[in-house]
Amino acid sequence: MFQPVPPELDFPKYEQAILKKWKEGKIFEKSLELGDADVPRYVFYEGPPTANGLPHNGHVLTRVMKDLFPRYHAMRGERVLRKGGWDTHGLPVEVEVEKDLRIHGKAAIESYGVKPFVNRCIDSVFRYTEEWERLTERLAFWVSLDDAYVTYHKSYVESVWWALSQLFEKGLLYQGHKVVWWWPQGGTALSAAEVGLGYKTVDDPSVFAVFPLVDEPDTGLAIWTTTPWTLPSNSYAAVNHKYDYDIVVIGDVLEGAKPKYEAPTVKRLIVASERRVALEKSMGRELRVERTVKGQDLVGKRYVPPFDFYHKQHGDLQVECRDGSRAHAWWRILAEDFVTLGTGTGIVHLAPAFGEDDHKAHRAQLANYVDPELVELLCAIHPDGTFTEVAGDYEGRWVKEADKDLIRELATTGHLLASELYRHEYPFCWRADSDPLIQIARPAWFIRTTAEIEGVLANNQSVNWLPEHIKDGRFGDFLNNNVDWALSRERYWGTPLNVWECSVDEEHRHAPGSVEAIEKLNPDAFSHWHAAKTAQPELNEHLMVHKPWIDEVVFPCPDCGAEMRRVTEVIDCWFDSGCMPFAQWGFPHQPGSLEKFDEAFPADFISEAIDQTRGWFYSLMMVSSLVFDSKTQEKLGLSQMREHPYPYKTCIVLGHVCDKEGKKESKSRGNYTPPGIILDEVSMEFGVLAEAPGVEAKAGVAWIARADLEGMDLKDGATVSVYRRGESERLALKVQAHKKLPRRVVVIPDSDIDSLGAEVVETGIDTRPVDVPQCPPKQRITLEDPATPAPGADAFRWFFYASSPPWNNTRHSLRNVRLAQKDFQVKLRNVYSFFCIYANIDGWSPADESHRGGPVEARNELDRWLLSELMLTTRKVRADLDEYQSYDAALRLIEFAEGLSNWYVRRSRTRFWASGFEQDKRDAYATLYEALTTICTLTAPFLPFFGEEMYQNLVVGAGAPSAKESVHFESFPDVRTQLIDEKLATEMAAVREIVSLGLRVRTANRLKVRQPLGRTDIVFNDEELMARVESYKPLIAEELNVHELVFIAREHTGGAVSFRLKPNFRALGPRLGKGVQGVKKALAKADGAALYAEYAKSGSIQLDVDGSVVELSGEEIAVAVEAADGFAAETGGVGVVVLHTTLTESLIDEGLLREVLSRVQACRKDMKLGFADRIRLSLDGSERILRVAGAAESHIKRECLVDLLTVGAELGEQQTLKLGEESLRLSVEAIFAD
RNA sequence: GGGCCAGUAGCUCAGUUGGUUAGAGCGCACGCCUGAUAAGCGUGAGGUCGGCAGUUCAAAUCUGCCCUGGCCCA
Repeated sequence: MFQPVPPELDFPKYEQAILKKWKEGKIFEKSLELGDADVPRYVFYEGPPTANGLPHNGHVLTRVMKDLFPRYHAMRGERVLRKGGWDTHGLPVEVEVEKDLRIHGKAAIESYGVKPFVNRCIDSVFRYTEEWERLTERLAFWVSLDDAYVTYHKSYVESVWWALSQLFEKGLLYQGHKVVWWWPQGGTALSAAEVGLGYKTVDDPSVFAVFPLVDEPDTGLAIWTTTPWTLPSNSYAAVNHKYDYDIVVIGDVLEGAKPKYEAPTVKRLIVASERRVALEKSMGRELRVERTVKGQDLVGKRYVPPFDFYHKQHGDLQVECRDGSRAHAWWRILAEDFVTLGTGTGIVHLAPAFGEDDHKAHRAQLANYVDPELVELLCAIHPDGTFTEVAGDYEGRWVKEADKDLIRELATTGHLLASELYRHEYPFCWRADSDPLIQIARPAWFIRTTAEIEGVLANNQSVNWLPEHIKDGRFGDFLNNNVDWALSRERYWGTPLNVWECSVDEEHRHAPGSVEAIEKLNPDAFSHWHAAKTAQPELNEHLMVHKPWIDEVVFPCPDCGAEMRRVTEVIDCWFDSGCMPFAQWGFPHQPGSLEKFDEAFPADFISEAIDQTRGWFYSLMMVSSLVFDSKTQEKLGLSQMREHPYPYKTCIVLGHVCDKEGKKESKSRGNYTPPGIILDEVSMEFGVLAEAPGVEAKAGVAWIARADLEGMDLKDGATVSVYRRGESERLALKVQAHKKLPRRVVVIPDSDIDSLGAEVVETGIDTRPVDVPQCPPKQRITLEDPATPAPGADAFRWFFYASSPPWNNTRHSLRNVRLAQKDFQVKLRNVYSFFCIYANIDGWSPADESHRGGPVEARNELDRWLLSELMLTTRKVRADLDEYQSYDAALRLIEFAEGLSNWYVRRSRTRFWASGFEQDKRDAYATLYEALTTICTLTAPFLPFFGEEMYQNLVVGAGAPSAKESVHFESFPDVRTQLIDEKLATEMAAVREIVSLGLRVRTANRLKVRQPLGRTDIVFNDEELMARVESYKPLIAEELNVHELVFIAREHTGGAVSFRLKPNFRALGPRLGKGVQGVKKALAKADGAALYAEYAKSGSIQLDVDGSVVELSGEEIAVAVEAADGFAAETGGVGVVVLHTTLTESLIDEGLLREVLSRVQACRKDMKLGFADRIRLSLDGSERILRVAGAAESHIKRECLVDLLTVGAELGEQQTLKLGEESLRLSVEAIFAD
């Protein structure tokens, strides 16, 4: 016996039961041990998530994709590595702790104390671990969390150190400057994300100034800036070599203009031709073009900066270049691509200390010099935002405040062309929003990635990127524009940079790769740590290698013996994650780590969202490329040399999860649905309101925003269960959308608020969606859909596999998830349920020898067709999964489920309810059973729960001899090519088309399928196909409910069809070119029948096209038959289906009988009788009914499981029905077995 | 502002090296079926292929510009 499939669709419930079973049976753990030690490895790397934020739908997508392929490969018999991992370092952790402590800024952290601060960081890292683990388990993402790597662990940190010391030894680690967004008052740099939070629209001074040329003091460069305070630190001017520049003479004041300033001391200006008019307008003076030059011609010219603080000292400094020439260090014109014509003058003032582009240009100059050290970075500003002593009178003044005076000085020295206010977006500190941020160059450590970029480019080329455009698009572009990796961060919580500097000569540097290496230099290096740990045993052991404890580690300089101290910085946490291929094993320090690394490098497969392109995808590739060059590989003693690609072979780049409007889900916008609404129950939390502007509470009604209503996939007026989390009181209210309500608030009557023990939310109508979970518990209530269970984890997974390719952005909503589920899982489940019902009725068992199906070649067409489709599906799904094309695989599975349900089961039903146990019935069971068991294995990597459920019932529970403990221990179905019959597939497709055409004719002519017809003609386009479909005649006749079916080749047709000849453009186009249009017209005008006759006779036709004769061969034309007017007929690709619609009296009788049977069956259904229950039936009615029913008594008894039939007498409760002209009275009584 | 991706029916997506009536599923409408039944099936209506130019005998497909959304970077 099979377990009957429950009628209600409560997938979360079934999935929980399976989760329990897996846990009890240790199924996941066992799956890791499957296969012998020498089977092929399949390596998956887990991109570590951070557990100090809550998981969202985007994480569901990643987990789901990461799970599919390892499952597939495990079922292919490979040993799959699925080690979990957690990313634990970095600014976000610090920010969270700052929030908790209600402090902000480095000064505040220092005064709070770095030790307790870092202690809190390490505690906060796993704040939401429980939620993450729950989600991971709930989605059936099989990953080993027990031995997950953790980036702050000592062994991990030491691996990172090892990598850095390798880079240090190779000369790839160096100190330089990096331009950052800086908060001067707070003394800290801000991350890009923080900067993005603080943009405000402000009016800044916008200044046009002039830089006179050295060689032509009468001529000056017109430049433009919105940060006058950077002018004292000016180092270069930049033009774009492609643009035209005008040399203009400063003329008279323009009519109506009133220039604020005197004309400058220079007579001529240089300005980009396209910006001349704008400058003219700003200056209010005529600028007459004297001549025009290319930007390229200006490059190299020297100028005098407007402030001479640096110039008076260094004005003539020259340096030696690598090519042997000499160059002036500063104040000359460069060519830079970032110079644009959107604003300004087309000439940009560069202050490398205060701009990213400026600094990049500066570094490019330095790279030309023999001794770059000779050229310092000009910076007249302290990190606190005040001028240094270099700036003379300005010393000590705050930059923004000094702007006015600087402008005034420019005016008095004749350097000012114009000044005005400029409105733009400018970033401010997001915590102290009156403090503007400035860009400033800070000392920083870099990895010289540019030195090895060629190798990385080659590595990239060999990666299998999905989608492919990432390779030469986003990722390739990023690599092509590679700049050195700014590694260091002036923060607290991160892997400490393992560079120690000598206190006597800071050129003496050392980068030890482990604690052991440090202790070799100084056995007592960590004694302070051990003392601290003894005094405070609860200190996390891993803090040993973290700030501030690590800062106290000193050792003697190997070069001179003086004391060495560590630099203060920590490193970019992206470098941590980039080290995971080896750091996850603690390689090379941990015992056994070499073997483990050797076995799992590189990864076969990784996958993350597209924003990781410059994140993890980059850091992984860069770190491995730099660390594991062939020399190093040799030294390490790996079992074999790794060629590109490494550290990953295939990378699926995922799109983002958006709402159903295609907008990115965001918590603040409130268009965010927590995963629970899909996985567990359809419910949402709301802030409580008793009224809102324009919204009055109404008894029995809960008003919410339409977006929320749709978010829960509810219709207006649906009943919802309303309650407070954790309280038992529940109300049933009708939910209604209200236009005037924002998301995540609900308006209910006061009385309901009282009975729930709730209260109105403090923040009222302004409550933001993101605030609701933080509101006091009494101020929020939950609305739950009590009628419809959530779709569950399999549905969520399937949605991501089947709704679009994973690299597309996904439009996610409960409704869309349900639709996708209905399309496949529910359809499949119905078939599965159908099978269980009848197999149980018949007692069919896969373990019973006598129930076996016959040889496949002896089974009927439907069986052979289904098994062939099954194998074609298996073949396609395997090929797709091998190529990581999950979406294509899902589409093929859907197609199979469709054919299985819509065609195979529908056409085979009578075979299952035939009496007895003939071979045909055994074949039907065997075929359907085989299809279901194969499909459940095929589906298992996609729908691990449902696959398991079917498997447990159909295979394990039924005692099938080869049953495994779990479907996930099965091997992925093989393609049995002998079952594939492509011809059969074409034939069946033709049959299905013919049936479809026939039904279309019936619909068009209002002929119910229940009414039998006498005859149907089918005119075939293809005579060969006609012959092959001959054997399906009974099937077609039954499906169309006609007595006689006549197949006709198109040559022998009568008047019901006409012929149409069309050009085959693909063949004709190349031969005739323009002529094809003429042929098209001529063919359309010509007499189809005559042309066809000619074609049928000679295989080609002569066509008169505008007076000349064109010969068209058979390949150059396509012939089709079409239904002629006036016939009940429809046309399709196979040909034409013609129905003979005349109804004879006996046909009408037959139709009536089927009506009667139908009504009786409807009665059985109304009475909720079981499929095998017997009944007592009496029929009465008009004369014709009595005659028809009387003549078919035994037929009725058999079809409707009637034990006692009375025609023409009344019995018990009866109902009267109208059947067209006729009337029918019937009564049905169940007969219960004693 | 720059780069990349996407834009095809109400929704989700297909659409081969350009080939002439642009497809599928869902939803919707109408109908069918009634031994899978809070299921199943059929038919139909829905499209200026984001817009505008261009190349071509022929453009959803190739080119250019623009618009919208997403991401990354300024």
